[in-house]
Amino acid sequence: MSQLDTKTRILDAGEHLFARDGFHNTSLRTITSLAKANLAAVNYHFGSKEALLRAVIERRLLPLNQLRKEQIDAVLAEAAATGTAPSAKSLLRAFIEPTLAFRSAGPGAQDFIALVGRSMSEPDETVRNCFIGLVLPNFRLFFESLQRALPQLPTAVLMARVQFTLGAMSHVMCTSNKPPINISAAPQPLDDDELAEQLLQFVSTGLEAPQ
Amino acid sequence: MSQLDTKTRILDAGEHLFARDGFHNTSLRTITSLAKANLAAVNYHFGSKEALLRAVIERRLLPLNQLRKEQIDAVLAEAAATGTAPSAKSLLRAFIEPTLAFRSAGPGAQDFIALVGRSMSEPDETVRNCFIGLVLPNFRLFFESLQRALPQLPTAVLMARVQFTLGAMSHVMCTSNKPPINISAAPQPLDDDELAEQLLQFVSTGLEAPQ
DNA sequence: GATCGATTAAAACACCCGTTTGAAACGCTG
DNA sequence: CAGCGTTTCAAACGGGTGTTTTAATCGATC
Repeated sequence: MSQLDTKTRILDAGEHLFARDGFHNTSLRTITSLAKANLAAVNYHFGSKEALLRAVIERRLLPLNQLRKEQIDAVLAEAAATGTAPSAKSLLRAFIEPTLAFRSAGPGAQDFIALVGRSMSEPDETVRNCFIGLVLPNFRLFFESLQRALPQLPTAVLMARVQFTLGAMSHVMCTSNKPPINISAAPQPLDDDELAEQLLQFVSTGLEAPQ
Repeated sequence: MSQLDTKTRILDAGEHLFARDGFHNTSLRTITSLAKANLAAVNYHFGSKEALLRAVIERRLLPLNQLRKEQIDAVLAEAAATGTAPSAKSLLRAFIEPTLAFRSAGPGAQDFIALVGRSMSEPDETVRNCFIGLVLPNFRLFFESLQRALPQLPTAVLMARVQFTLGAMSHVMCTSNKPPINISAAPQPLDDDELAEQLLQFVSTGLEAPQ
């Protein structure tokens, strides 16, 4: 890690600590000491603690958003080509899979996913506004595509079901790097891919449920 | 509020502020000033800030847990009486409905529900451990009942699906008192009862999805 | 009405926070 | 090698934190 430049080391440390302890629970002193940098380096390179958070989120979220957009566009294009409505499940896959697959994109990516997962219900506006602002255009595209896939659902109902979907998804995202609640002597928990497939099955069935 | 004793006023203020701003974002000075009490009163009556949090959670969660247990037991008893397996949907209703209905149990209850909803993915162990410790026995009963309702599902799969259910549920709980993300010009969002019914429909369909 | 435990009150404690400052060290270009 | 913009560094700033202390006030009991 020490051959990377200071800015990157701080981003990595911030990503890890923000994800593990939350934004307000993480001090600049903890970040800079993990990054082996001077305390003032954060304000020098980023301007403030909040700007560092924005940089941490943007670094990963912009590429992730683009990937999601490409996948959704591909689903829409194929539907248009065959003259049919896109299926809800394929849209969900386009939205969910890049996110969960992202976790194996390298060290720190899993931390980042946990950070994003929690951002959705963050009480603090610092984190939530930053996150929502970045993800909203992407999300709007997702929602409007879903409306075309499920035209029989009233908008308000679809919105509620999408909210449930996001809840299930974010919960998986932010608990995937934590020890699970030991509710039962499960022989063996599912691995990441199986979990993603189960999530997809769960939410697509729920989304298409009869009213 | 001012005719209540100091201890109760502090509990109410803590509940409101912990729910709105999070545990670490809320200072004892803010709590005591809202409660019209002296700063030292928290440490006098509760011992510490963390002990206050525990008291806030316990005050509502213990009765809620008992209510949930009664409802689940009733479902199990009726199933036993008719010699059939309990249905997943009725178990879900027994678990979910008391929680959401709790929001109309009085002022502050809605704040509390948001606090609980966020506790499940709380990065800080202070809040999470306190919450998990209290809810775990109740949750175990719920899970084992579900296993009897859906014996064909492997334990690991059921666990994953229950995790999704909790995610959807907690997301509803902690966003129900926030302005919704404006994804679309929805004519009119669902009211609380409709939302609860939609949630129940969504998760019970997902839980019973084919593998 | 005096006494004594329970409660409230104001003040101080020691510590951690994000940010700023000003000087030192570095790395490049001329 | 001199000069200069960039980066690092130690130190301090002002302010907020949870907690503790000490004294004052209250209320019931004798």
